[in-house]
Amino acid sequence: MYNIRFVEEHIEELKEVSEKKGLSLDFQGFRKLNKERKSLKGEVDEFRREKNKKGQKVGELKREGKDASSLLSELEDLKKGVTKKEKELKEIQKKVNDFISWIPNRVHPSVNSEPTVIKEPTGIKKFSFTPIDHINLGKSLGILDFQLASTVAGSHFALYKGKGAILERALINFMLDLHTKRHGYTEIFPPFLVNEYSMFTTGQLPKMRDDMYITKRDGLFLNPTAEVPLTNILANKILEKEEIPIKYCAYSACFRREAGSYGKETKGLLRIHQFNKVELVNFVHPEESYNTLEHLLKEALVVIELLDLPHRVIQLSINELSFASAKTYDIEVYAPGVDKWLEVSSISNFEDFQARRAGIRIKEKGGTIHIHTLNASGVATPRLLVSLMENYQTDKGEIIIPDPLIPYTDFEKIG
RNA sequence: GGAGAGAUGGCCGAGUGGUCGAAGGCAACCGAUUGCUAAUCGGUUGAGGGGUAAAAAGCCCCUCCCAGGGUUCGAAUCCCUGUCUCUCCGCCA
Repeated sequence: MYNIRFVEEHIEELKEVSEKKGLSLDFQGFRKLNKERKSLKGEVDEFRREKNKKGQKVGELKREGKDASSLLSELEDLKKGVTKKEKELKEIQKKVNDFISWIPNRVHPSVNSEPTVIKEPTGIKKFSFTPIDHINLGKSLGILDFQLASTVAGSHFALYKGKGAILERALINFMLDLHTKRHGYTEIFPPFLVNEYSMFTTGQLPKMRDDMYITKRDGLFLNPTAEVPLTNILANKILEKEEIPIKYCAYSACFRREAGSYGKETKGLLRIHQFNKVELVNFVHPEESYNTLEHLLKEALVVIELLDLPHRVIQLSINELSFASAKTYDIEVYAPGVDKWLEVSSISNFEDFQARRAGIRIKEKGGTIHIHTLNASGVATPRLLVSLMENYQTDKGEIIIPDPLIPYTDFEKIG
């Protein structure tokens, strides 16, 4: 979280970025509040000084066996007069902190006000027939069953069956192997439930609260992405310079309420409450983070390229950037059945925004500095599966398994 | 779930009511010295906030010894609650 002094000194800049990220925060109110805070702080400090001094004197008197009763009554009055102010100060301080917690990360200068195509559409396939969408495909092949999913859980859940379930599992294993064996990641199998603090440090809270599943009894959050547990592994750690970069990857189920998103692109697997994702998180030196961002994009792209799926890369515009991100690329795959570009990976540099909230630092000359964190989906399966099913379908309604996946599925086609 | 032990600065670790923001060690930094990347000696080194100052330095002050309450003129030290770690018992994948 931003330091209050920093906010004070960068009000205009922070206000601008907040607005661009779609948050209208009351910086004017903050100014006023902060002014109050300062004067109140002065008053309270002055009282405490007085109190400390007199309290010490009481000690001295008592040790000498002298009478301290007049001092004691003075102290009592002093205390009475100021408890209210102390309470006020506490309240203001809390308000100030709450306000600051809502200020989003700043944005890298290379981010535009419009989305930018980084990689033009590549590998679009020609069909000699009209491709069917994954919903009908999945139904006729008996590998996807949304009906059953809603019986068990509710709408906008998915249920994979038979070879569909195996294919899903194959994708996850394929990606994990790729990143651990080829890209040098340490694999983590994290808790899927995380505490409120973890959700705060990565920047999901306070903004995205309505989009979270929360367990009633224990107040735990179902993680919306493995980014949350992975990043928090190092929370409040001070690392040696030689320990970074650190590269963690993990599979996790991801849970999102998707509040308010009904109606748009919600068919079939396009937007569901629970999905699978392999996530990559890097912890790097601040000077390295933008090189790492490019590198992460490449690592995520390898998945798509090995599966030979049509795709493109977009650099997000300012207003599309998430709360915590300074710069983000999206990888989108094309799905000919639904005729849509689908986001399967988001690659972001958070700079020191998350590290600041989580207290992740390295030792540098003369003290410690916050490191930079980045993450990339590597990648999310539902839309990947959609693109795979729809691109690898035959005119007979079968699905051919791409070569790299066959060792994982043990079958070459479905249908 | 029950019983007990613990949580102190970058790290280790002392400290059971005042003069403790905290001994000591290590590490780091600065300097000195030694004919060589080591040794020795001296010094410095936590964070946040308020004030003063054009700003920086400096100076003054407040807060922070897991978190939140409480007792007390005064709490790192005593009491309560919570979190986490460790040990034992129970229960259970």
